[in-house]
Amino acid sequence: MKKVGNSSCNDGALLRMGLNDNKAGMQGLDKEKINKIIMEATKGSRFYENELKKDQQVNQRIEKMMQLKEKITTQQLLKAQLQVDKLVIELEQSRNLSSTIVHIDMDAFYAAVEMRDNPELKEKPIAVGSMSMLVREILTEYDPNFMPMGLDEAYLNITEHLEKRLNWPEDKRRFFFNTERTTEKGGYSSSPVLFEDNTLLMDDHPEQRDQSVANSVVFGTSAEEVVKEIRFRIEQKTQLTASAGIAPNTMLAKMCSDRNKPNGQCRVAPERQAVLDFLKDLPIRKVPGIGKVTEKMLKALGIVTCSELYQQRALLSLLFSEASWRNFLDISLGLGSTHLEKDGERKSMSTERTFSEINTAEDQYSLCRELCRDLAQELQKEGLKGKTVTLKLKNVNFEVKTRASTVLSSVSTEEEIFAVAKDLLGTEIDSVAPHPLRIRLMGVRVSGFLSEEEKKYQQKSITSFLKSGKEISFLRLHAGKSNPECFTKNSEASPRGSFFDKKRAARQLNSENPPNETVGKQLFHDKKSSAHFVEETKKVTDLQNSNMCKIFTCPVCFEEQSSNNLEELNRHIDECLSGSLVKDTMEIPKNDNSRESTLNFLPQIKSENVDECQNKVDQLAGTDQSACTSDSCTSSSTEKFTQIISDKPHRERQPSNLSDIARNVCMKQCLLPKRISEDNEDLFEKTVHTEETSSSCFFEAKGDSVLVCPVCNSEQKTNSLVSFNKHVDVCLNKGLIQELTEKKDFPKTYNTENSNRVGGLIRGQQCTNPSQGTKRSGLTTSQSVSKKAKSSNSKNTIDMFFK
DNA sequence: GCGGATCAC
DNA sequence: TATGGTGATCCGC
Repeated sequence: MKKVGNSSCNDGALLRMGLNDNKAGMQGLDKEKINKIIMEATKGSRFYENELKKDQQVNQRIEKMMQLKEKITTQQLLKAQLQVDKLVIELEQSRNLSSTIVHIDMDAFYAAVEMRDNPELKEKPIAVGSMSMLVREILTEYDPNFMPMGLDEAYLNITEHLEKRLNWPEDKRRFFFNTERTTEKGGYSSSPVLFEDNTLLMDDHPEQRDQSVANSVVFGTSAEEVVKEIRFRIEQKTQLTASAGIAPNTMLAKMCSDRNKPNGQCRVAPERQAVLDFLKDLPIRKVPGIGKVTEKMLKALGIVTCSELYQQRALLSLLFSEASWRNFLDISLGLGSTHLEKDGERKSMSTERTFSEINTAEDQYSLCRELCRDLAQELQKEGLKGKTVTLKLKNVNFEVKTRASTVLSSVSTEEEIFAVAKDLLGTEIDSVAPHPLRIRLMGVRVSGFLSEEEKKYQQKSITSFLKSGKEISFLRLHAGKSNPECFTKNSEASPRGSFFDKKRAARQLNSENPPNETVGKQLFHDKKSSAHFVEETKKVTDLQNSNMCKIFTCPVCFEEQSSNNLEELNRHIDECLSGSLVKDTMEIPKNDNSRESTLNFLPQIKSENVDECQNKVDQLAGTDQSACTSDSCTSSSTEKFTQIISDKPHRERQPSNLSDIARNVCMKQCLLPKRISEDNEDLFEKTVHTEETSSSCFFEAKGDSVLVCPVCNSEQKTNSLVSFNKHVDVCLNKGLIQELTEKKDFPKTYNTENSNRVGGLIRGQQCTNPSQGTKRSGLTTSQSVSKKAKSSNSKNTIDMFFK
């Protein structure tokens, strides 16, 4: 009785694997083939091992349950019996047999569609679609509120239809065979048997087929007839057969539709005894909601059929949770929903993808962003914003992990979702460091949607304003863990790279691993920086984001400064600025305060400009300032920002209208407008081109409007800060090139140099992970990954073939 | 609220 | 044979 743990299962697995090895060895294949086979076997076993593991977990649950069962006394059981039976009486009293529920189930839907869609049949005019299409076209006539369940199933409540139908004349219940299809297109001559009782019409009067009446069928008024009619019409419409169940509630209807599959129907009469008879020997596994695990657990208790479920009701009430045993009781009594509840509001939305192993943080972050992008798109289609972001990961051993984070303000855009997801991902990457995180699936989910009521209170935020067409990237403060901004970015906005971007990218090539870093970490860094570098040189990025790490990176020497001491940081930066590296190539604009010059070089907004900028943006966005509430999150992160980049004495900050965005990222991040790309030029001009210039305009525009490039020292004949910035960037790039070439071969083109340096690393990467060979372009969407998975599948197929 | 797990389709 | 993607729910913590 107690022998639940199943060791023979494990033996079986080992046997299987051993056999594979034997096979491989005996065929004397060359090394490559053997390796492939081993790979396959390992892959298979990983999955299988995980299945075994899960199975063992279930066994443990069963073990626990059985131990609990052993402790149950007769007394307890009797008491439970009394209580449960009291409930049974109540349930019986509330039993409702007055509804007629129909469950329609398309037979072998996918296979059938595929068959039907094969080239040979392709020319046929067939309306294929989901149940919701048959909604519209057929099912609504029987129940305007019918409930589609996926593509191939639907519930209908035909109670009302039956009443009306009683008075219908025959003509209203007459339906015609679709002869058009068979005659006009010629191909579809052999009409399949539609249902059991149509032989009379089909066989006895073939000569009258073309006459309309003979070419039709009249259905009766009973529930069975209605369902036959529905199935008839579905088949005429789609050429696909359907099975159906008729019963007083949804659960019974569903189980019933399964009984005469395929192309059949079945009814449970609306009588208590009929219901109980139907259930008597029905395996519990047939019950919707009882899956593999529950089946196994109940089987351990000797419960296989629904009547046994009823017999053991007292015991079950002691072993399972209230919700569970109550459900069991409903099942065993044949009780279920007698009306079709309208689909409630969606509770979550997610997207996930399976792929061949991805083990570099770089790829993982960019995949994560891609998922966020896809998800954001879908969310916005439905106008949904959620407060909880969940990251799902499945490692190469098929172990699934979910990590969730709930933020104070709801998220819906790619940036907002990614801001949360990337942290979750970063934590997971860090948690296995120095080993790489080896995953085969990643998913992102958003849940905790705002109710309609809550949506009303959503103030029009800078986010929505910007999202309406003018996307600006923002600076972020985030914890000093793996920094996704170092290698992922919003690839759609592709602005040009600034000096700092490129400088950082270049620096990363040589950087940053202390000698004691492990091999794994080293690998990771190399990859991230190499790939990053490639992208950096091509597009403008949001890399400045990463300047806001708690681990502060000096924008001049690009060394990480872990100190939070502002004085120290600024001193360091000043030293750098006055040092050799920069002073040779550029003139530092001097203000009355050297600190100010430091700030001017940061690709960030000066703290005192934040509100100014923000106000202007808000004004443009028509933001209701009064609706803006002070938010501790906002102000605290803003304070951090202030402390890091400015030595201004801390002042009490007015609650600014950063509110929405800042709340979105909650305490972890602070979002501020960053350097604005050309794409946003007009916005830029409107919002920041003022006498109090933001440092997002790289260098200050002087009052006299004469712009002098601090690099080449020449006057620039432009009033546009954007144009000016372009020029400065170009100048700075020259400096970078010089540095990269170690001041040799200055004329050497940037790209050439670049590709030389990156090439080796990329090759190294490909060596490590061949599947990563083709890089996604920024615009590539899910398909690319799907393709990846597919190609690996086809590889497997080929391997199988060679086996 | 989080994370693992189960289930359906 | 190996094992997808999306959404919901439950349970224990």
